[in-house]
Amino acid sequence: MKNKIKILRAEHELTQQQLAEKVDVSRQTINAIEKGKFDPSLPLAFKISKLFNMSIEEIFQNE
Amino acid sequence: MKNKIKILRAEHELTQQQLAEKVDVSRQTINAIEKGKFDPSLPLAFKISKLFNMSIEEIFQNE
DNA sequence: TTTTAATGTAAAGTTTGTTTTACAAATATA
DNA sequence: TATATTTGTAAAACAAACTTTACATTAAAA
Repeated sequence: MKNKIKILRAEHELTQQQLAEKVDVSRQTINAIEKGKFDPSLPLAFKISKLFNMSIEEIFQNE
Repeated sequence: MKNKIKILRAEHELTQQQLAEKVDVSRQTINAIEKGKFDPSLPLAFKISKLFNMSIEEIFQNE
């Protein structure tokens, strides 16, 4: 699953650490998701999409 | 996290077993998600939302 | 160029999602 | 009512998400 977190993070001028804190996970989790090592849980996907004011589908693309 | 799977399943006249097969998980997984025992993974949430032609946000409500 | 901040990565451990097997309870059908 | 189908649930095992610690690399700033 692909995602636009890195781009959104850049647009909002957030470091991985800052984003991690805002959605309450570790920096490594953000890094791993950005690098496609695994997909976020649904609750985390919701937190991220709310933070950026976007739908989950706009941020995460299945396949 | 709440969801409308049971309702959607009824509308589409699908058993838990049939839905499980369509989204490629076990019946127990569907049952557990319906009963709120745990949240689906993001990939599974995508499969379910595509099956019902709805957005993830329409089916799953965070908190 | 030196120092600091940010990112990439890895291993070990915990938690959560999922499967399999199995059985009991509820609902529909004969 | 008897039988079959559907749903609820539970335990053991495994997989995926996530944490913590730790260090190396890259990029930015002094």
